[in-house]
Amino acid sequence: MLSTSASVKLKKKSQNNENIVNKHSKIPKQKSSSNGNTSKQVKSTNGSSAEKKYQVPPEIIEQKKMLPVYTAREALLKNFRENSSVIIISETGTGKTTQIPQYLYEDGYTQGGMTIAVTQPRRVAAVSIAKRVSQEMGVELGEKVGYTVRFDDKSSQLTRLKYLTDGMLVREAMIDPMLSKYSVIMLDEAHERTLNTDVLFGLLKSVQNKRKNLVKSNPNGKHKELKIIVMSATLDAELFSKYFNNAPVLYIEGRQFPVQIFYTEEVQKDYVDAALVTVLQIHLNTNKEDRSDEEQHGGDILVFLTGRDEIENLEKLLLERIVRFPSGVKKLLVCPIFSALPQEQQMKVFEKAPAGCRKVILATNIAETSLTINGIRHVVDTGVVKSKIYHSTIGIDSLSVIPISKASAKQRSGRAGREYDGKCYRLYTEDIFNRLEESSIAEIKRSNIANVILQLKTIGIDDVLSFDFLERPPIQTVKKSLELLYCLEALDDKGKLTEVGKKMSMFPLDPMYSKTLIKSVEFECLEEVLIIISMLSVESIFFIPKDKAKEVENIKNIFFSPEGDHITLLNVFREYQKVNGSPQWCYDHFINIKSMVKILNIFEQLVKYCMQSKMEMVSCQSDYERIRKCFITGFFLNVAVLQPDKKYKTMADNKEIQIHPSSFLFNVNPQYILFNELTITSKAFARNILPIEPMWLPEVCPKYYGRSPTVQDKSAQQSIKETTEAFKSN
DNA sequence: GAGCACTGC
Repeated sequence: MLSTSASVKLKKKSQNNENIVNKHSKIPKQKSSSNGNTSKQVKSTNGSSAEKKYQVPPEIIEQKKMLPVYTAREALLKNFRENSSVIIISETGTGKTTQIPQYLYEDGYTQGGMTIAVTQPRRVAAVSIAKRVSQEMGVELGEKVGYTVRFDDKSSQLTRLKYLTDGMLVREAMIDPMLSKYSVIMLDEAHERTLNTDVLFGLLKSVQNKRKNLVKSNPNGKHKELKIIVMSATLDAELFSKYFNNAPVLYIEGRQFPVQIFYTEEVQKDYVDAALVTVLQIHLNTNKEDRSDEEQHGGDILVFLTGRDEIENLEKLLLERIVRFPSGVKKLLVCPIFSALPQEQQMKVFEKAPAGCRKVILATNIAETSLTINGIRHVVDTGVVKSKIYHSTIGIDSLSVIPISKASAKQRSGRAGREYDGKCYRLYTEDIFNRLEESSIAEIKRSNIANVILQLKTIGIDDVLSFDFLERPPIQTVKKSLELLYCLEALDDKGKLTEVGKKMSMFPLDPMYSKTLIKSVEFECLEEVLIIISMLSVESIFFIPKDKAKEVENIKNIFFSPEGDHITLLNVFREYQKVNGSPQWCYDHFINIKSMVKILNIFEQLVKYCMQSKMEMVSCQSDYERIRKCFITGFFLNVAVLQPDKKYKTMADNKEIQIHPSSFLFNVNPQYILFNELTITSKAFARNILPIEPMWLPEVCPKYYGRSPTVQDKSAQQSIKETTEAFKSN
């Protein structure tokens, strides 16, 4: 099936490889392995005899030497020896993530039982890289090489190279603030600037300092110095280097195929329509040739859009055109992909298109970093993304379509050049590109950070306002989070962590949820609250195809409870348990199996933490009033009152909001509601609605709600305002 | 009558 020109290219590459192989195969075998591979490593360990070792296949040893990072090995190690922090800039395909930890291991950084940690923003990456490295080192996964991600821990006392998600390392810091078992910590994909990576920047810098001082005052003590390695794909080297006391910056060249970039000549008003035209142009233009040329025909098309709606619209438009293709023109197979799409439908994008057919993949940002699809040679980039932004002044998230950054545009185009050279069609002008921001706004600057602050306080960082962030979150956001934590009694009036706060921080939940959970013991409904919170931790439990809206109404009625979305979700979980998680039952009820599995995992984990906190597992049976009251303990600031125009006003600050159409209570309009989250899209929408009785407020929350909170009575607002003002001035 | 991008603990 391979065409001539493609095979030439392939051949070129393999010739290249052969050269390198030849060069190295001249080195006598023993010398090659004493160069730091396999046999030496196995001998040099003083691990237990139970440790399993395998012969590393020679092709793996050869592959390792062909990676671009291999030529930089000595230079890297020299820099690591001479500096306590090093920044590495490298594109994809250098092998840095798999190789550098091994080099460090070979250079003795794990002596004395120390461990090297490598963080990843995503679970799958941590797991798959650890698997690969264990193969390369010929060891059993979970022994010398391991990984730790939520719900899955393959590491042990023996583990010397540990791959973990950035969030997991933050958790470890909550238990051991000095991270004393690690000699080296590598932050991979640092350019992505996830919330947790940013927290780690600050934490590690402070830990490095503290450990340095400890070593100085007691060179033979138990503490050793900490080495920090930051790995990034883009050129924000300056920012990182400066932050880590002018750490040296090393560049490793990657192996990407060239991608030709095209811009539109004019600004596109309707980018979905522009995408439609571009896809058809790509397809028809590369379809005219008679020869079955991989270069001409082959290569699937990847289109970046902002959400499900756009994807389904474009899918429809394409399908209309495809049926009208003249005979002789290849068919197009349209594959939508976005996170909420059920797993089995997602898998379609990974299948090879049938003969005489080309795939066009319509994706959200999920295809930018989270998953890699083979066979892409054409990328269509609309230049926009849907992004969540926290507005600290009003304390609400908004979800809106915004222009991408240059870094993001580069990442998208790179998706066309993974296996061959490719083409990227940017549906905006070059001038617009030039005016894009260099990189996207870091998550820490556009998120609610109440949870981060709770974590920092637990680690022992009390003065959050002067914490050395790589980039500071807005001061308003910090203040708002401190206020919230104070309202939830996680902090006392001096800003110190309370006992409740300590307990809250142990749960992998936002503070309002962890407070509710802790309080549920008093309300004798821990079991139900655990289930509900697990359900609320997962999005898109239902996946409803557009044409099934009518059927869905009937299905929803099966679970519906007038006592609120929370109780309805509890009913779903109970029914799911009754049928033993039957996939057919899920399918018949439009329930996403993957979501339910995740909910079960979360539920089990929360139960485990509750046991550790010695919380009594109590159930309220069908006395749901207890649950509704209990949620007030965490969400008393999220209460709203019905207005004559069917809209709602929040009691805390008189914001006008509406019930989101996804709520089971949409159109029911109870007088008083409690909601879990508020997001502005076209309007301010409240999601997950629980009807409550007004007299419960002073009963459950006397501190904030006076004796009779009515719409006219401003006392609740007043008291919330006064208390937070008093806290602010402290 | 209107809509949830993505990830992590």
